Amino acid sequence: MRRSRSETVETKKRIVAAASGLFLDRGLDSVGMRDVMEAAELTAGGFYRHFSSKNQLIAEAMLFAFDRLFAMFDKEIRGKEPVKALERIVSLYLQQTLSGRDGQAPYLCPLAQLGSQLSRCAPVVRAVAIEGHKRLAALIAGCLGHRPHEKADAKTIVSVLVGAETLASLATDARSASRTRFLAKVAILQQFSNAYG
Amino acid sequence: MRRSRSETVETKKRIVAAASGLFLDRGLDSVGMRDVMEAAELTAGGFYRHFSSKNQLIAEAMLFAFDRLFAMFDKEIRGKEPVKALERIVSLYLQQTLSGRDGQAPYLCPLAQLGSQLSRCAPVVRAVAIEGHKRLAALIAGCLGHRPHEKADAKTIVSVLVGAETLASLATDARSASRTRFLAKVAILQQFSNAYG
DNA sequence: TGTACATCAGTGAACGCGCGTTCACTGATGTAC
DNA sequence: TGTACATCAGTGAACGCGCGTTCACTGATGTAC
Repeated sequence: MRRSRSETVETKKRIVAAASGLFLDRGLDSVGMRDVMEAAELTAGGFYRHFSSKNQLIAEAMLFAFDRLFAMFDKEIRGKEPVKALERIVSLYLQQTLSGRDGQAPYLCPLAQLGSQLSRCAPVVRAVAIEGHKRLAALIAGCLGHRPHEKADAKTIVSVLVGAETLASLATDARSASRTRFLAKVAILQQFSNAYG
Repeated sequence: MRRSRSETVETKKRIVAAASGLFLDRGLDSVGMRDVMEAAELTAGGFYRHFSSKNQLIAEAMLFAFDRLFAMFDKEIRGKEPVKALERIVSLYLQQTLSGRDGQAPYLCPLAQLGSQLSRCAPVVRAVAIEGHKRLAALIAGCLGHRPHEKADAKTIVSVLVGAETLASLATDARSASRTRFLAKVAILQQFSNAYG
């Protein structure tokens, strides 16, 4: 039966949020529309009232994930001086599997969780991923203040973060995973902050 | 009709090589058994004379890809002094899409091309990926010579390489992709060799 | 404000399709004597 | 070395399954007067 306009908006948000969590957790191909709709407490058929295709859902789910991640980062670094902000972001980024506190979903980054899969997605999805990459680089460049090559340095830091998190989630051994994360963190902070070295 | 023992061995190698190329190029899920067998100039049904499942093929194809990649690295750095060897490996790794010369298939690294997908694979596949990660770290540690934290430094370099290559292949703009690669290369060599800085 | 009708969010079954895998079959290879 | 038979690599059709998507239908919401 027909729903009110506000209910409809809420339903769509619920689908996107559910899809975001499932896709980041299990990958894009092994999550079906029925899984997503069930997680949003709906049945399969209603999906196409809100989205034109699975690809469009993926794009919106990735955007949702980035927005949620950056909102969390913004909140966490608000009022902090640049060096401390960088430290905080690096720590949080390299804690993705643990970062869901108080019953919230973990703050997973599409670039690390889906990385190479995103390169093979439809243009609409890829565009969101590229934008997310730019936003992450800009956020980190902001923490480096005004130094000679702050944008270049920020891009390198993003590569380390994404690479380390990807490789950490590959490890089956928890110790090896946290060592990969720890080494990345130390390498970044040693070079770009004055809190180490 | 039955084939000779040597033909059978050659056939299996052909399947693995074909699968390796297809998987690295298009991802694990969008390449079907029929695609692989067709690329190996066979029909679908014969597959299970050589492999117990698609997962087993993926594992062998990934191992093939790593072996081929490291054989190429070994050949390229043979006789070179450590610093030059590091430079060469970094350059070659960050050139994956271009590195197929003389009509050969490009030398793609599973960690960069499939990254996060490998974490969600069957244990047999994941184990091969983890082993590949270790081999890459060991190869690079060897180029760093005997310095205080050569193994830790090597692991950081691997994270940069994998992250940068993943993000570079995400870019739709060729200039942005090569900038990502270039920055990673400079960052690594500036810090770990005396050829820059 | 009340009534009549059009709209459309959501249901649940169904569609065609391609997937991984199986199977009966063919005929050359390998083995036993 | 030659013959008879068992083996098995490869074929190509078929299997069941789950996928993304479509559709007729329901009934509450929104709109027009």
